[in-house]
Amino acid sequence: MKRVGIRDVARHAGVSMSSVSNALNKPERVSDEIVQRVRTAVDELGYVPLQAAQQLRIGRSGLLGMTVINITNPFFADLVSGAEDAAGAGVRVLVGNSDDDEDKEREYFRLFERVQVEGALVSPFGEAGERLARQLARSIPVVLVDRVDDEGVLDSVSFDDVAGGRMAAEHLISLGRTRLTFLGAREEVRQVRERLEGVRQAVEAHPRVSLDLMWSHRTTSERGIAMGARIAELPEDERPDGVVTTNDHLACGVVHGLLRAGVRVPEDVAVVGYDDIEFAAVAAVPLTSVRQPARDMGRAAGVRLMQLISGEAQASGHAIRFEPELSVRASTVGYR
Amino acid sequence: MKRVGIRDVARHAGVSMSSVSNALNKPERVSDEIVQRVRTAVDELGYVPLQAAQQLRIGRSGLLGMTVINITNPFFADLVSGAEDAAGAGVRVLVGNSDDDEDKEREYFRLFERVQVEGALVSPFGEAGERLARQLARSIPVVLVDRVDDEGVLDSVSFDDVAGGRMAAEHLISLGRTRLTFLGAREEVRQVRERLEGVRQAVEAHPRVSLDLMWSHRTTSERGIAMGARIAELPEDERPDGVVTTNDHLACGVVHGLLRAGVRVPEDVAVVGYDDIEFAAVAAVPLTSVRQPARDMGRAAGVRLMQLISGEAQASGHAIRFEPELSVRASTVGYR
DNA sequence: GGTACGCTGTAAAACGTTTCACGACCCCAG
DNA sequence: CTGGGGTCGTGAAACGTTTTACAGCGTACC
Repeated sequence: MKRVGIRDVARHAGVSMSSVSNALNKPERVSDEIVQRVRTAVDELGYVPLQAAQQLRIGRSGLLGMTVINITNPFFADLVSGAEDAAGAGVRVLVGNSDDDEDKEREYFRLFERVQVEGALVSPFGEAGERLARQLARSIPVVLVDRVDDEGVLDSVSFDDVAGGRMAAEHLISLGRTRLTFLGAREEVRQVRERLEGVRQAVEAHPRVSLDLMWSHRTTSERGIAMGARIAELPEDERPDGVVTTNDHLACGVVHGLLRAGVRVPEDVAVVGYDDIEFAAVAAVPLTSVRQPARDMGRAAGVRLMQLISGEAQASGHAIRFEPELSVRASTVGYR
Repeated sequence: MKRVGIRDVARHAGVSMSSVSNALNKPERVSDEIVQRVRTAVDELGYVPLQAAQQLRIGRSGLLGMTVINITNPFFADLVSGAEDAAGAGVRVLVGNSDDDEDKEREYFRLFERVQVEGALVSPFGEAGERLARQLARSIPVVLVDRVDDEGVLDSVSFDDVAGGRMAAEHLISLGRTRLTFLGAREEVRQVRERLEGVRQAVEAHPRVSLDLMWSHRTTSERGIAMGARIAELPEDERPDGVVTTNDHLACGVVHGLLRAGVRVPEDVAVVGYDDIEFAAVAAVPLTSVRQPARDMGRAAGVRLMQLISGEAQASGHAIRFEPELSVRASTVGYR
């Protein structure tokens, strides 16, 4: 039972290999009759052209590479989905899950070269990732996603994370909260640092408001529960009355941990999440969260990349920034 | 700026193309000196072999195909992660998100043939998907995931969904609930039908217990909220006192919808979810849910597939079944 | 001293497809 | 009747790699 190739189709349809190829790829090049004969032969034999051979000959793969930090996070899932939209028909997106791991990221970049992706959307992890991306950009077009290139050479599409952090903190301050805690994950991630920067800006603009920091290495709701419990344990005069987190998973856990310990949300402690995932709305207390239209961003990045590939645009450090929005829910303003 | 090929490496190292290939792939076949010369040449030129050409020549791709119904669902994400474990180094998993869409599924199967994946893990959608999978299996090894092959020809790894449904219903019945509602998504999905079958079995074993059905096409928490609201609107004597859902997203929404309408969970209505996702523990009311060790299952499927590929085993309709477990939480037993 | 053999390097074929260049055929105008 | 131009089909080259088969050379053994 051998693979059926273009040669078999040709024989079966009684035409040459070239005609089969033409009938399939440039039907206007051959007569209608041949197109018909070839089509039926293809159906009868179940012929599927071999990608490897096409690619070798054509030199293009019809593939876009994309790395994300954690595909399980709906934010990144939406990013991918937006990129797929932009890619359109005939172009497929090869997604690599770097999983917070620099080595995995590097390995995916190598894969991208091997399979000759025509361009890459990279959401780099840490500083090293950014360097790697710059290196990759020497051989193929690259657009940074959810990250700006400091050196101004790579194009990028990202959110204004400083604005997001500021937005969250100002919301709490406007509600009269004066003792904020920033609960961050992984300081080495730029997005986290920028959000913190935004929170700092808001706090510094209000002399009577103070800011504490807490760090959690992992960003699961389970860790959140533990952090919530830890906050609840603080003596009441050291306890924050507002918490800004960098992740809804964490925030959901925090709310839960607080409630379980008898601390009321939002009366005693108001909590703001980040990402506005589907579950934010059905959490223990529906979660106020900073929303980032991830899908739109993924699409914008994809569009820009396609422009680079087609030569319609040149990489120029061009940075597109999206503004986040705040979805206000009960975890800060209560039910009203 | 042209691509650097094996020919360039050969010239640069002063040897023949064959020697370069051998030095890289079978170092024992050539002298150490040549291996060294080639290695440095490769580094200096930054040579990366072209996958398409290798694959065309070798006939193997080092790729496993996998389709899942919805990658955003953590259950499937874990499945993939388990499969990646099993694949090990040198084998990559190409994931296709069929997104509840038969056409997309078909398209991914075509892609699998085009890129010559060496085997496929398929979590088919509906009856048609199963037929497609059987067809795919004529050309490459296939293992069904989360689904058993009725015709007993394809190997499979799955959960006992009947047991899961029964487990959920019996839990409610043992708590004294007598008016159950099964809230299902998409009757055409076998897993859903099997869970319903399990619920039926439990109900029929208890003469005083009744069962109603409700259907929701989509499985988002948003839809769940609407369904919860609808349940809450029922006159009290028609309202169920126990709800079994087929999906935690839906269940979280239902709980939320009920609470918002003033119906107490679990006092008035107890709710059981399915999948035991991360958020089940931090939902409005922590959710009792049927847990399926998805990652283990993904791994088992991957292992079986690798056996089929290596010829170590023969496809024989061999079905591995995993038993689900019940994670009991407040949505059925309250806080205690 | 000749044969056989092992070791190492290489030329060339092969993988399955697309495309280029050419040729056959037909039609119409001169 | 001939020539020019258009249409449509085809053989063969090309893509970049691996692998086969063979050649050259030195060594060991009879």
